[in-house]
Amino acid sequence: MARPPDPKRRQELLDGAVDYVVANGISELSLRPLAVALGTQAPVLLHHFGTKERLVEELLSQVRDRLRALGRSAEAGTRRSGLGAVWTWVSDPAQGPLMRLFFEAYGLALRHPDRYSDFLDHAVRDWLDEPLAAVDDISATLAIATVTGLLLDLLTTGDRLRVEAAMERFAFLLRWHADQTASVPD
Amino acid sequence: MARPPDPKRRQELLDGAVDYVVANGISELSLRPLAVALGTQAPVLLHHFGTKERLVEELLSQVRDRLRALGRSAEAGTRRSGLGAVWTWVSDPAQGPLMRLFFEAYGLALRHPDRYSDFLDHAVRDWLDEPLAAVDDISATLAIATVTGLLLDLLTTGDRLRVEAAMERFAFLLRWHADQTASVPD
DNA sequence: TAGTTCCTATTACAGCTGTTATAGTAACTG
DNA sequence: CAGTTACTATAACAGCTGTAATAGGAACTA
Repeated sequence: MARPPDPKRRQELLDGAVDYVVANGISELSLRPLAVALGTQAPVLLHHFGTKERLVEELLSQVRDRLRALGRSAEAGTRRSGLGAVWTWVSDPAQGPLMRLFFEAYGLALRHPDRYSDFLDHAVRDWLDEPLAAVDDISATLAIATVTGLLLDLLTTGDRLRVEAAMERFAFLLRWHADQTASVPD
Repeated sequence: MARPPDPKRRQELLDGAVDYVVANGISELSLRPLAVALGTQAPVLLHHFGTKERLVEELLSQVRDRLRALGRSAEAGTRRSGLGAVWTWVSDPAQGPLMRLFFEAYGLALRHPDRYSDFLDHAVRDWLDEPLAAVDDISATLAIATVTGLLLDLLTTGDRLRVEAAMERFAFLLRWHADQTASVPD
């Protein structure tokens, strides 16, 4: 036989595409401008990824990986509680484009659940299982929702003072609740 | 002069377009299919609304009106607290398409703040000012975020049991906090 | 009734979309 | 070296996009 496939090239294109999508969004993604930004042509992308839909799938999967990786590194880098650590990196202005992409994809996925089923399956679960795993599922659910909602508010209004005050109040309430249930077992 | 403009026709088209967008989404809206669904042609829509961009603007404004109207009617129809009332109608499966559209538009607006500035300006404010106006801005911010986040979770996972348990826990925490600050004035 | 304006319908345009076909070149294997 | 395969590049396709131009008919005013 002959020339084996070069996995590096594919990954290179994929990484570049993720960067492009983080910067330019995914709802209006078009192959030709993407290809130009990557220094190639649209047919090359199709040769490597088969179809646009499959490329988008892979992109979202990569985005998911980036989010989880960031979550883990932030968790390890700080001494704060899970909630505080998550909020710190999630609300970091540097992560703005990535979080915006997250919500953009979220909106699309809710509209086309069949197309983005993979994204929907993990959008909540990834947080429930790892960085925000609280004592129980209920508190974890509440924590995820609050972080998500406050982040949405922050990205929308930019009113960091008000949003972070709400975040601190929530952390306070949650801590009180944990103490309460701990001191009265059963 | 001659034949005066007929405002009914325009409103008729606009209402129909809102229904269409609630059902089919707005991120991939196209004039021709929309026109067919309304029993007209694309140029007619452009004649009435000038350009697609302006039509979309008006659509989102109408969506905003529908959300606020629903909020008010639900508030009046139940005897529950602001938080509980809002959650009741917002999580009603019948409002699913409308809420999905809300999040879809939210994602687009975050990506193109210039295009959807009007939507962004009111997305949080509408809730802060009216249906969820709590004792203070901080609690209101927290309540909005939690409702938003839990709704997102519900639409994503469909796990009503877990989500509503979290909602009740949040209401409990908030009530306790209100009592606490009331009994210790200053 | 004459004149003017609104509304609708048809046709057409240039530009973009994802995708396919074709061909050429480079890199590896036996 | 010969043969096969991976990758790239060019051109072209049918279909869709928002929008403009044009013309016909309907409804109102003076």
